[in-house]
Amino acid sequence: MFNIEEWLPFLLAKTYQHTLTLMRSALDEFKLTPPQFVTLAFLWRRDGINQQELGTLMNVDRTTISGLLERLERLELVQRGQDPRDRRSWVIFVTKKGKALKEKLLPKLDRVSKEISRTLTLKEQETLIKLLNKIRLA
Amino acid sequence: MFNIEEWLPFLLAKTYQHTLTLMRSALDEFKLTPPQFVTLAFLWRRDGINQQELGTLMNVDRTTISGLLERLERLELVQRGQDPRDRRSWVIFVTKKGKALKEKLLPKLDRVSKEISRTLTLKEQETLIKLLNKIRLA
DNA sequence: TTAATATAATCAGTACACTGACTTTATTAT
DNA sequence: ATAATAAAGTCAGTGTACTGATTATATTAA
Repeated sequence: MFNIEEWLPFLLAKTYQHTLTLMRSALDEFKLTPPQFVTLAFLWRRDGINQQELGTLMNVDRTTISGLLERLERLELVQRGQDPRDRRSWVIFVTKKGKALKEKLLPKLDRVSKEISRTLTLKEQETLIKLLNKIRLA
Repeated sequence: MFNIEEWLPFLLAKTYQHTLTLMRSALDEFKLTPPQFVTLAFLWRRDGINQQELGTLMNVDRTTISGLLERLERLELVQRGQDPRDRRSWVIFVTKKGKALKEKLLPKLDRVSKEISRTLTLKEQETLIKLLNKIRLA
C-alpha cells in the first residue's frame, strides 16, 4: 500500500520546507532569503566566475541565477562586471559589504543545521549527510 | 570550516530538486505537477475535508492550498462544495476523474522513489526514511 | 443580545524555479 | 570569409510557497 507520508519525495519536501522556515528566521535581520544566502556562500569561495559557472556549482537554472543576482546586486552585496574575454558573460564579484556579512552569517547558519538535526545523534547526522550526498552525486 | 556543499539544508534542497525533476517527467503525460499529485494523494485517503484540514495534513500554507485546489478544480480532478454546517469553509471532493487517476499514478510514482534511491541499499533507504521522519516529526 | 474575537478562505505582493523564446556574441564547419 | 551552430544571458509565462491584509461567517464574552 502506498503511504504518501513515508514516500521519499514527500519527506524530502517537508524536511526541506522545515529548514527553509528556520533559515528565514535566522536571515530575517539581514533582509536575505535562503537562496540568496546560498548564492553568497558559493561566491565567498569562488569569486569572479560567470553566471553559467555559478549555476553549475549550485545546481540552479540559468534563469533563476539571473534573478538571484539581480536581487543581490540591488542589495549591493554583489556586482556584475563585463568579461573582456567574452562579452556574452558577466563576471560576478562579491562587494566589500557582501564579504563583511560572512562573519555574521556563518555562525547563524551553523546553528540552523544544528537545530534541524537536534533530534539526531551525531552519528545519525553524519549518516544523513552521507546518504543525501550519495543521492546528489549519483 | 563551513562547507556549503555538506550543509544539511543545501543537501536537502538539492536532493529535493532532483526528486522534483524525476516527478515532473513521470507526471508530464497527466498534465499534473508534483504538488498537485501530492494533494491528490492526500485526498484519495481523506475525502470531504476542508482546506484548513488538508493544509494541516500536508504541512502546506492555507494560501498555497487555495491555489493548488483551484488548479485541480480546473483540471476537474476535485470539486469544492459548501459545508452546510460552516458556511466559511469548502468541503473538498475528488471527482470520478480524480479517483480514476489513482491506478495509473501510483505505479509511476513508486518508480520515482526507487529511481532516486537507486544508489542506496535497501537498508540505507530505510535509514534515510527513518531519519527524515525523525526530523519531520520532531 | 451586542460586541469582541477567532476562524476559513481569498487577494495582493514577493521570491524562487522552471520552460521556451529571444538577443547578442563566439565558435565551428564549409 | 561566410554560414551554421552553440553558448551566455534575459524576458515572458506558469506554478509553488510565503506574508500580511481583507471578507465573510462563527464563537465567546460582556
